[in-house]
Amino acid sequence: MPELPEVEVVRAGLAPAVTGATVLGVAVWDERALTRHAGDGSAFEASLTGRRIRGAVRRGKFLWLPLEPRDGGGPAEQAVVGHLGMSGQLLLRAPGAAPERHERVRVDLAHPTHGELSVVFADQRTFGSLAIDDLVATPDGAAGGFGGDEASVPRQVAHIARDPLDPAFSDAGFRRALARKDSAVKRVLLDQTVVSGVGNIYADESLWAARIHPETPARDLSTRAVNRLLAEVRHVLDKALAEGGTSFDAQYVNVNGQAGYFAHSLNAYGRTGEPCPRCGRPIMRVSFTNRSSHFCAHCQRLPRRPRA
DNA sequence: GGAATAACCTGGATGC
DNA sequence: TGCATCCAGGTTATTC
Repeated sequence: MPELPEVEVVRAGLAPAVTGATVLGVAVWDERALTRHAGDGSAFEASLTGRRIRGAVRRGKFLWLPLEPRDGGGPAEQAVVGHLGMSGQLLLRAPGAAPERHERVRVDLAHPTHGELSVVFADQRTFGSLAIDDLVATPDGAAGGFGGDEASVPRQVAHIARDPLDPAFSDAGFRRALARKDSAVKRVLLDQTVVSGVGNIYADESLWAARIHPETPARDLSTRAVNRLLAEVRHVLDKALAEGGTSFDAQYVNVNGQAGYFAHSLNAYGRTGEPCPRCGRPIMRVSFTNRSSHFCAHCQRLPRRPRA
């Protein structure tokens, strides 16, 4: 499932292909891919055709392509915002390439050095989406996301927290947020308004590495435990990024359609019943808010709460 | 206002 | 073989 490393692999693949390119044409095959767009498919096509793309930027699991203003000068005012959802793919294809299975949108580009190419948005489960959105200034004045210099983010991404790999991410702010939450720490890790980019897979992996039970109330964690957790989140995300992301099936691929290798490095997620790589006891799987948590009940003990 | 839950969606796996 | 059911999970709207 596309989490931060997978989205970053896609962003890094798109950036050299789309930066400086001009949109020749847009084809929307399925308007369900535009659920975050204010208008219909025709409006999306009209708004994007003829525009020049300035780059590819990412915050957490959102990525966007800032668009040059129609008059050509000044900071970008709009961007194409993308979210891959559960099964979205952004693929680079030659002009006129055969339609992909589950293709929803195709954008034809002319690049000054690479020539013509197409960006295909394919999505099996249609949880992903594309939209054209206004850019708004970041409250802290720092760059909006990874891969761009401009201090702006799409309006629909403004409520999303920075991710742990962002230089402007506030460790102190993260500690304060956890100290205020009585929810399970895993739920807080998945809350994109607290910390972005972490999904079910990397939440389970980070908690396993930090030896923290996923249902530990966030506010019960010591400062040392929170720091350890944050360090493990960063380590897991960095390692997954280096290995090209996690692919269990054809759901996640890079812009060239290739799978990542991090699934081979997982210690807890998807390893129900297998021995914990640390202690040898079986990895447990429990139901957790309509999904699953994987952890080692021996290494990740649920601390007793002090009596009130 | 914070926290929890349902709904959205498709296709593979499983059971009968 | 065919059909029904379950499961995967990111985000958001709704409910408590």
